[in-house]
Parts: sequence; C-alpha cells; structure tokens
Amino acid sequence: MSDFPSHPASPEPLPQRFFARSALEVARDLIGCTFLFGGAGGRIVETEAYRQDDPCCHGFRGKTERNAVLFGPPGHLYVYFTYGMHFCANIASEDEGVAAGVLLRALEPEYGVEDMVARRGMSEPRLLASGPARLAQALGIGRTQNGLPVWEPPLAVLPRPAGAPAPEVATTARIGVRGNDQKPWRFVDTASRHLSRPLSRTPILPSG
DNA sequence: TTCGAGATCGGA
DNA sequence: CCGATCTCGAAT
Repeated sequence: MSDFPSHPASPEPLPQRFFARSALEVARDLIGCTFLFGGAGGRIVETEAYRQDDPCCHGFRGKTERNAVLFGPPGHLYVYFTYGMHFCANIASEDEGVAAGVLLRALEPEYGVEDMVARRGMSEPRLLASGPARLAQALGIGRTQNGLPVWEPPLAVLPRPAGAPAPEVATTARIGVRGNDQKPWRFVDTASRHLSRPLSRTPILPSG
C-alpha cells in the first residue's frame, strides 16, 4: 500500500484511485484495512481477485445488466445474488470498461457488532462475517447497495492504522473455483482466526 | 474435524 | 443445468 500511506489518527477513507489498479494489488492491499457499511464492519482479513481474462470472472463473457458495475468505474460496490439465497459484495477495480473486482470474503467484526448479530441470527464471532455471504448478511448488504461508491457514506474503506505492523499476507487458491481456471488469487491475513476456511485447509501457493 | 445433501433462483 | 455459499446432520 505504498502509495496510500496509513493515517495517524483520523481515518480518511481510501479514495477512488486506490481501486484504479490491478485487482491483484487491490485485493492484497485491502487485507488489514477496515470495511464499513452503515456503521457496521471491521478489519478485512480475506479477499479474492477476479479479472476479465479469467473464465470464472462474472465479466468474462461480456457486459450484462447483472455484472455492469464490474465494468464501470473503480471503487463501486458490485453485489451479486447466488445460490438462490445469498448476496456477495465485491469492489470494482481497474479502469472503466474493464471487468475486474475484489470479492470481500471475511472480516473481523469490530463495529456495529450488535447489528451484525441481529442480522445473522447468531453471535459466534468466528461465524459472523467469515465468508462472502456471511459478510454481506452481517453488514446488511443486498441488491440496494449494488453500484454504490465505497469512498462515500454509508460505505467506507479505511487504511491500515499507522504504526500497526503490516499483516502477513499469504495467497491460496480461490474458494469454490474449479481446478482448471485456478489461480493463487485469494489473499488472507495469516494471523487471523476469522477466515472462511482455515489456512490449514487451503495450502499457501506462490503468488506469482 | 471433515463430508455431503438440501435449500432456492437467476443467469448462460 | 449449475453456481465466487451456507447450514445442519452424520461419519471419521
């Protein structure tokens, strides 16, 4: 996150240009940042990158009404509905016209925890937001939030606190992506106990 | 601790 | 027909 120095005390949300880079860089740099929606959120500990040339990217087969945000300007929330019951949230990355984004897969609940507990219907901290659909449900993210800019309220992405040591980030295969198209584009904070799947069951791969 | 089925619906 | 998933119950 070299071009985006962390703040001393008063957190300024990361600007739109933070997301105008390769989804791989954005995904890695988001680890340790704070994601907020409507006062609820916490420290991001797991992300995945999806790029247009990648068959499992929703934008691989061209622009549609559903994936339009992925093709739009960077820094907007791409929310999709899947498995007939779940929402997942991405942050569009790279240039307008290019389909790329970062899937928010897990965070450590810090703010608005009571709201998260209510929306999730359970209170186990380890299960509140550890998984893309869990995270979306915990924060109350659904269709309505599709396309919102993440640098403006009620959304915010805050940089890592200054002084805090940079998290150790490891890369693994992406979850739920079948073998052929697999790439080491899942990024995790190795020290976190709030991953959607423990590092012990998702072998670290070279980031190349 | 790990595995498999079912839930449930819009997209290709 | 199947997915960028989750939960629960059963087996290990």
